[in-house]
Amino acid sequence: MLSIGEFSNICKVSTKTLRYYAEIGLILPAEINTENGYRYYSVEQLETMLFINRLKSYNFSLEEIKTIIKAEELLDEKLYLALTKKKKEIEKQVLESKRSLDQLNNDISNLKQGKSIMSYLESIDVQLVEVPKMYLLSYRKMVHEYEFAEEYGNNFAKLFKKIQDDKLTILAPPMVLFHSAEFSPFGLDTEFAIPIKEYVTGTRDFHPGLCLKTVLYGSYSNLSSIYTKQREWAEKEGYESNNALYEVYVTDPSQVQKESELITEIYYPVKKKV
Amino acid sequence: MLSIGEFSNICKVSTKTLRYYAEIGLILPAEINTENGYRYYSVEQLETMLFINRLKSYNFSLEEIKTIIKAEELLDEKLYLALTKKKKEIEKQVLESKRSLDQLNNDISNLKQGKSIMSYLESIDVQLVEVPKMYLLSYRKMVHEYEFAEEYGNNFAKLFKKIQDDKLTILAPPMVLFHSAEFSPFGLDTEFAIPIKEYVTGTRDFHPGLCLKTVLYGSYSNLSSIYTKQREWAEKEGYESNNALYEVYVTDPSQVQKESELITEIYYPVKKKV
DNA sequence: CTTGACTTTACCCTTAGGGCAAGGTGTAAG
DNA sequence: CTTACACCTTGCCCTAAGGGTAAAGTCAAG
Repeated sequence: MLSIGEFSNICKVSTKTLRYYAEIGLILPAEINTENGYRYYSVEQLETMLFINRLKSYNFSLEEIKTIIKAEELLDEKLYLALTKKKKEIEKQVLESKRSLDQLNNDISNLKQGKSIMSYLESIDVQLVEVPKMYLLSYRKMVHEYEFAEEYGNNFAKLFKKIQDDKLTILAPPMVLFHSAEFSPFGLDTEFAIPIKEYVTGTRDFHPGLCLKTVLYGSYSNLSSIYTKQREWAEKEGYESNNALYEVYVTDPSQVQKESELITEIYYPVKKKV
Repeated sequence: MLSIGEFSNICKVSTKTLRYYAEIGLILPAEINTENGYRYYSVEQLETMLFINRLKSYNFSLEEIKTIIKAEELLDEKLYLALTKKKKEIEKQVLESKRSLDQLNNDISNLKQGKSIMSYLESIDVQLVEVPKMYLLSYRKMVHEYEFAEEYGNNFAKLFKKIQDDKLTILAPPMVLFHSAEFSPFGLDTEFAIPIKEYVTGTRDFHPGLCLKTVLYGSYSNLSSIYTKQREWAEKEGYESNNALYEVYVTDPSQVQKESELITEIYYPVKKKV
């Protein structure tokens, strides 16, 4: 039997951690002296501890490790699945880190040249345009962010089918209108729409009028920069929000391989302040 | 002026987060209505928020971001230093992740072949050897883990110099004895020693006698596996600890390029249980 | 028997917010 | 003008994986 200190030294795990693991039931001392409460671990538990440490190095949470260890049947199959899942997670995280590193290098070289880190904002172009009236064929519903891609696919598939069935004429790329700016438990009030030529049942008038327009090339993670620039523009020129924001998908997000090839137009309907 | 909700939607930062940031003084609303406590942010603050988000994506803590933002002089220089530091951190972390991925792949392929994840333990060889008496020239002191590499270099440099000055004869590679198994606030009671032929002033007898010996190829991160195997062996064969653990550095850690080329012998003095 | 190293429980602290509740406001529609 | 409802406020508790410290009990060696 090993005291907690010996066990700790052999596995390189602090006594504090060992007590914590006992507390959450991850690894209980093989024996606890009933008189003084001293914990004693068996030599076999050393291997368990090594196993725990290995899983921890794969970013398993203690809760996950516990369910793996306590599993009584199909241990290897479950472990295999868990490992491949973690593998994907780590790979994804490495990609993320690499993207951060790219941007970081970019920022560093900008800084070296005396440019500000936020100088990229200056290259975001905001135009004031008058958007002509059009007819939209659309579906409107509450959509959560996590299901957006799916809903995007489904709704435009339905819209395209209807257009084909009814022999309608598409006038412009698909667009999405966000009627509620707010997050709600039901998601965002989202309208998937396609401008068409004919005015038939199921279509509606759409006349945003004056809009700030910005073209976004690449990932949507830069959206907030665009919103910021449009707001700054509006503030400086004395305009204010007039209607729901909408986006036009010039490229089909589901067909584009690389994020960098995405092209999206962001429209922010405005009016002159009185 | 933007309400907290508008500000939140534009920057994609939750209102909860904004209140928290105000609480810790990271970004205070430009204006707070004194009657109802409503927070209002200025359009300029949008850029500050974008900047904060960018720094967050580089794994800066909020505390770090705060000091960067509040810095009044040499902002760019400080930012430059901070960014290059973070860059190194992220690069290191990517390397770590890649090492984990290698091991993960190894484990997965083992599992596919029906082998246990811990099967690598079986390849760790434990031998019972009788270590002959020797004379050690050594320095003994308390050493913290983080200063081990430095102390290793310094102490062996001093020892080698003494050996050269006194024209002594080295009999075996340098070794390190760990007299206290415990971590203490003063570090580990560590003895840096070199076996020499002559028995002169400053040397001492060293006779560990019966030892479990295991050779470690590669990184020290696998030490706990070796300790585990030795303990298992001792338990199974009825031996118990007899003296302080020591290690022999067959290769010089400071001269070896790749961790994988390290060779270290781990000795665990034992005696037969009565 | 004493000393010092070891162990116990108990309590508070960490990061970066999330969740929820109770209650106060703003505003647009009827 | 009222009402509904979306919005805002503060306050409190919760997270994961332990670290730090204190007060008190215990063990083993000298």
